[in-house]
Amino acid sequence: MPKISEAHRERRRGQILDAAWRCFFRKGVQPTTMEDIIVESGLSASAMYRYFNGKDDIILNAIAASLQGLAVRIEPLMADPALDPPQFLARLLETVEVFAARKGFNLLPIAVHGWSEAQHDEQVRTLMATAYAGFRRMLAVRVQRWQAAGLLDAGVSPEDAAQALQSVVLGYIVQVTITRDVTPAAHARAAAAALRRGP
Amino acid sequence: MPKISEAHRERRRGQILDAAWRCFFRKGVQPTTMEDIIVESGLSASAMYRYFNGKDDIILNAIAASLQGLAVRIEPLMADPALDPPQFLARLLETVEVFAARKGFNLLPIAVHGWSEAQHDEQVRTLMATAYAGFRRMLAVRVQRWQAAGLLDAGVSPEDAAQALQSVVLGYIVQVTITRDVTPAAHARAAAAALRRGP
Amino acid sequence: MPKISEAHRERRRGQILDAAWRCFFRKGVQPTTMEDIIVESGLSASAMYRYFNGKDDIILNAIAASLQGLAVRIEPLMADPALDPPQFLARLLETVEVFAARKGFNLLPIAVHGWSEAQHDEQVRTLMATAYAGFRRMLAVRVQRWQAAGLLDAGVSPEDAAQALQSVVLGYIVQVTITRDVTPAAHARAAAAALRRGP
Amino acid sequence: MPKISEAHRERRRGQILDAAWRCFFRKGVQPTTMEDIIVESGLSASAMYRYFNGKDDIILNAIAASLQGLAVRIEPLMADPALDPPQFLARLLETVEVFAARKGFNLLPIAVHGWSEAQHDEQVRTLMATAYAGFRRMLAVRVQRWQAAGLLDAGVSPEDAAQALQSVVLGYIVQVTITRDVTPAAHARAAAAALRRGP
DNA sequence: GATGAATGAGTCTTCATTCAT
DNA sequence: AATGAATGAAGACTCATTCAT
Repeated sequence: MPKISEAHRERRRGQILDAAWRCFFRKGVQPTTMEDIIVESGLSASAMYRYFNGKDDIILNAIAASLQGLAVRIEPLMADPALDPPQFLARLLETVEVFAARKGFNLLPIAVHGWSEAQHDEQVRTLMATAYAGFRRMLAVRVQRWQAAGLLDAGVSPEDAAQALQSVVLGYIVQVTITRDVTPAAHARAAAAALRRGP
Repeated sequence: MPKISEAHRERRRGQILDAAWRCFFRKGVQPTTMEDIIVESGLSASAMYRYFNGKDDIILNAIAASLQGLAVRIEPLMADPALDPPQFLARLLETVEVFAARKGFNLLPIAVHGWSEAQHDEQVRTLMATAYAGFRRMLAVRVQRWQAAGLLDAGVSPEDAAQALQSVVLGYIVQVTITRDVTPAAHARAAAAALRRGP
Repeated sequence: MPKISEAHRERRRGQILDAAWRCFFRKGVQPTTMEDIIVESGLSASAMYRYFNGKDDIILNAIAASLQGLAVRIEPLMADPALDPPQFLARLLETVEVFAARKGFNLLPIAVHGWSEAQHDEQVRTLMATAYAGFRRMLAVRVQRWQAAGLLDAGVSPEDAAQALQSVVLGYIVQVTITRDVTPAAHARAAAAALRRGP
Repeated sequence: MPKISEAHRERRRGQILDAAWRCFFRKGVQPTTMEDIIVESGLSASAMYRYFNGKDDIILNAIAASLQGLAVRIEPLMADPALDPPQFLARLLETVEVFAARKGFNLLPIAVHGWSEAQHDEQVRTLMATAYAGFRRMLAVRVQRWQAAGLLDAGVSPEDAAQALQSVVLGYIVQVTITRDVTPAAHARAAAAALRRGP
């Protein structure tokens, strides 16, 4: 009996977060009203408050859920030993894109909203900072493997390289959502060129 | 007489935009109220509407002014022929940081808010997309110079390289405002390592 | 079977009223929510409506039960022939205090809430007015006895005296719950002095 | 110019408090909604919040204003040397009644609501406790004068007597608002009888 | 007989904007 | 040219009550 209740609870929470994502995608996080989420979710006003503590709680959980989902998608990629740096970058960006593309909305603009939220919501900031630190740790390990395999200059600190790699991924997201004219392939080609020796 | 009036007008507009920046930095763009800007600027409610068409107009102009200011700072750097790629990247990121650091606030978090606004305000998006396209054009020219000087593999399209470089800069801003633990130097070291041949 | 059911019913009703008293004491009558009473009683939402018609019904019954309980306590005192007026007043106030002091709450503040409710709930008002009229009738009888015994001026109408005595008791409750610095003893001393002839 | 603005402010605040009194009288304090006060005052929702910090602030100020008004009315009576105890009591109760009777509402039920509020709002309680302590201090002085004039037994502490007198007044208010069948005259007659020696 | 999930109407409060002075 | 008082529409959130299971 508690199992059913718990499953029910999770289903409802998912239903609400899904509605929230669609709204955030359409209008942005702050401009989205509880009314928007209520209508979109098909539930009642009070139901929202049975499953979440309020708007801030929904925002926090929506962001947490997407970061969690992304981590699940990225981890196997990080462990794949077959990819050299340019291939890896291309696959990483593609994975982000595929992960973000949902039915009726896309998580990338929502990620940008999340960064904005993080500027004045310490809880959101900590959540994102923790997730991004985790990704960077995985990237650093990856860099060490490349260095061991002779695919990357061994003179650079893996942490520095991970920092720069992470910037490429995050900056890719910014360009995808603002100028909307960047591609994983172009980034991979640039990376390949950088890693080749100049004439 | 119109000259004085015009100068007065520009002074007032600057006063309001400055107040808006401080508020945006403290509370974010959407959560900032007209009342906040009124109090911060020391002007009256009606003054806001004499010098701007409303809140959206203030947001748009605040973003436009900061992008314009950044362009002015970055252009000379783009033209400096003495810098090799890693040096250039380090100087570029440092320039962005110095430009953004203001008395009482910092423009980088506000830039992040701007990206968020751009997701559902086409006017803001166009403004930013245009500015970023301009930066990227300058980067592409720069890349061509490096290729001509043999500092960079000539086999890559300058546009692709500019795309990736821009991502590094934008991603740097994301990390600076979210994880708050990245440095221009680390990015430059990573770039230098990438451009060296692996052992 | 109906007997057990009836006993069960009364136990549940008592449980709910007890929870309601604790809530009323903590938060006041109107600010107390059904949710508060549900949690405090350990019963379910529907149980509230099985045993009472709704919130108003709970309020009414909580007040009725306390007035009924007070009557049971006061009646023997009213009949006690050994007490002269100041002694009686002291004992009356003490009895009220002892009666009101419960485990975890006190009925005096709840009485004040009841007066407030009575102002716009005619059912509550009638209930209280009836109870207070009953107390006053008992007081009038008491006054007649004192007059017969020569302890009180016979020239005053027993009803008038009962009115004033009742005011003393009710005003005592007000002061106990608001200024919180009055005592039965002080009231009794004042009464004793009034009944002595001035020099 | 500031003078006009200040006068305007006070006029508006008075207008709002007056509307609040009428609503409190009709529905009670807690059941009165901001909407009620808005409609009754003829002002807009936002105007309420320009002149008061919220509902609680209106409640507090409405109570404070009535206590202040009562003090102004009672002080001259307290100073009148011509009244003996029963006369004084009668006049005191009459003064309270006359003071409380307003066009369209009566402050006595509102006083009862105030007592109820005081039970869970420490600010309200302190306000009322302070006012009542002030009244009692005046009553104690009055009692001393009567004792000096030989109208009252000198053996009683003036504070005790003031306590009891205050109870009579407050209890009178309770009975007026609940049983609605008490009169200043009856209380005065009872007091007169008490102060006469029994036969 | 009992539960607790669900609701819709309602509550307080805020905000961008305007307009009489 | 400037003010600041005023507003209406909307925002987040709560609550007494019901009903399917």
